[in-house]
Amino acid sequence: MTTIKLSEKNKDFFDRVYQVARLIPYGRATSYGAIGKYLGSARSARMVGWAMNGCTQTDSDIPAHRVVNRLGVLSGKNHFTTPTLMQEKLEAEGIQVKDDQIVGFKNVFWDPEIALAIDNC
DNA sequence: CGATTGACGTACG
DNA sequence: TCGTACGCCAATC
Repeated sequence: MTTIKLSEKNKDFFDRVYQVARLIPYGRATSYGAIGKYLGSARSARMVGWAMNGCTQTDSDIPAHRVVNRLGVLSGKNHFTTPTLMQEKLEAEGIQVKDDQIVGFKNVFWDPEIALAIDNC
């Protein structure tokens, strides 16, 4: 029974996470909840982070270092190649990081809904 | 196969 | 206003 691929269907959710994360502009950052909320599941922020897990290890075009929690804290820095790699990358883009936390996070916050301009009305 | 954890966030008391 | 509980769903033990 384990032959059933549970990821077959929900892969759609993961795929969207990658798509959105890949759209994060330079020098900007977003949160897991923002992405999950944009996908329609504000409470699945955990899945967003879990999805990102495949980004760092595969070194995809997805800037996982630009994705932080709602507080702007580098929650997943510990999962990068090096715990400091995330902070280093953010600082390299002009984002100030203090105590594993983005300085003026709201200033660099990138909302997928706004960026994608979902405003057909 | 069952129980627990986990890169979070919201809801409720 | 602050603290605790729950939900999300998949991966791991």
